[in-house]
Amino acid sequence: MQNDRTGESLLFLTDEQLRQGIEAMFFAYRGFTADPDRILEKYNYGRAHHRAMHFINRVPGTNVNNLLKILGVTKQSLNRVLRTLIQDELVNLKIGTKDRRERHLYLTDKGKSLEKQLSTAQSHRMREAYRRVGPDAVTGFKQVLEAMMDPKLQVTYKKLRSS
Amino acid sequence: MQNDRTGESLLFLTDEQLRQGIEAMFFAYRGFTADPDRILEKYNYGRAHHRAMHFINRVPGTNVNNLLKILGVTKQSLNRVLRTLIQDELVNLKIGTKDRRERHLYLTDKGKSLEKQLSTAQSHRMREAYRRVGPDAVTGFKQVLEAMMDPKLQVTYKKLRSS
DNA sequence: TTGGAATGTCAACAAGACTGACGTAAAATA
DNA sequence: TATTTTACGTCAGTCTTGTTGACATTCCAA
Repeated sequence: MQNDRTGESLLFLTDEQLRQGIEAMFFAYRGFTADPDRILEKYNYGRAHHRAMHFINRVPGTNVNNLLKILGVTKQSLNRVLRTLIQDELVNLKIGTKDRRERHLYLTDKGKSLEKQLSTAQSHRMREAYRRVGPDAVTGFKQVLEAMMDPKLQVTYKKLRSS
Repeated sequence: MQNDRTGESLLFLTDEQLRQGIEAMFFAYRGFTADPDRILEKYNYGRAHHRAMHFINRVPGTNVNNLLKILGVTKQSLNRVLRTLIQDELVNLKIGTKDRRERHLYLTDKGKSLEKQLSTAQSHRMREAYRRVGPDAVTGFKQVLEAMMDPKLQVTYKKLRSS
């Protein structure tokens, strides 16, 4: 049994298979971002704004540090994005009640509306892909992606799932 | 049968499922690029250099226009990258014999060596992920990714596979 | 022989990442 | 209470990688 498993793996993990996976990731990621990108352009925002809004929506009331860990960028980089989102009234800041150093982030109604627009566009492509390939393939898809993450991000990912 | 399929889909394609997919793509892509990025940094190259080298290795002798289509950037952007790769003797230019306007691109031995280093690092993570989840999951993984691509890139992807 | 295609290059610009340094307020701790 | 640490913001400067626009060269093909 163990031997069968190993043999099977050796057979199926060819360089060609791996290279295909690499290229599939590359091309698919382009598709993954294409639809939101088109919408963002109209509002003069970029992917960075989208990512921030996505996770503020996902974890309402998150503080800045937590968001930084999720996004994996520097505070200077995030700050530039947050500043415009707050100016444009897509994001709201609330000073923490327990710890008043903390800023808690929320989407405003306007922010929720744009986030919805973006996630709808992005989900639409994913929904179509899921529909075409069926539930089993989707399970495999998520399993591989999860296994490819850095361990810390895998934890972050799982936490988001259970929230 | 058709109804079962539909019901199944409606049940499993929840917003939560879709959002998980989006986040999985985001986090996994970070892992996907992390290892090559670390190597590239040592040589003062970026992801753009890696991508160019990957596809020149994959399609030896490709002309610039073809590479542009695959990479989806402007010629000015690609040119900047190619210039440094040629200067550093990682890539070779050969003027086309049939059409002398065309430049055909090849990796030098030095280029092949770096490309190997990068793809080994990137493949290693993917191999581990594949091994952990098994062949069926990998099949699903690729099916979903392929279904997420823009139609034109899907064609490009398939062409690369059969080359 | 001339139009258009393939390619290269110059200049200017923008997004989005980075580092480093510094400031302020508030909480934690010695 | 005094000091240190934490959370956050900001200024300044740099880098990569993308963009547009303009222009030159080469050379195939009608």
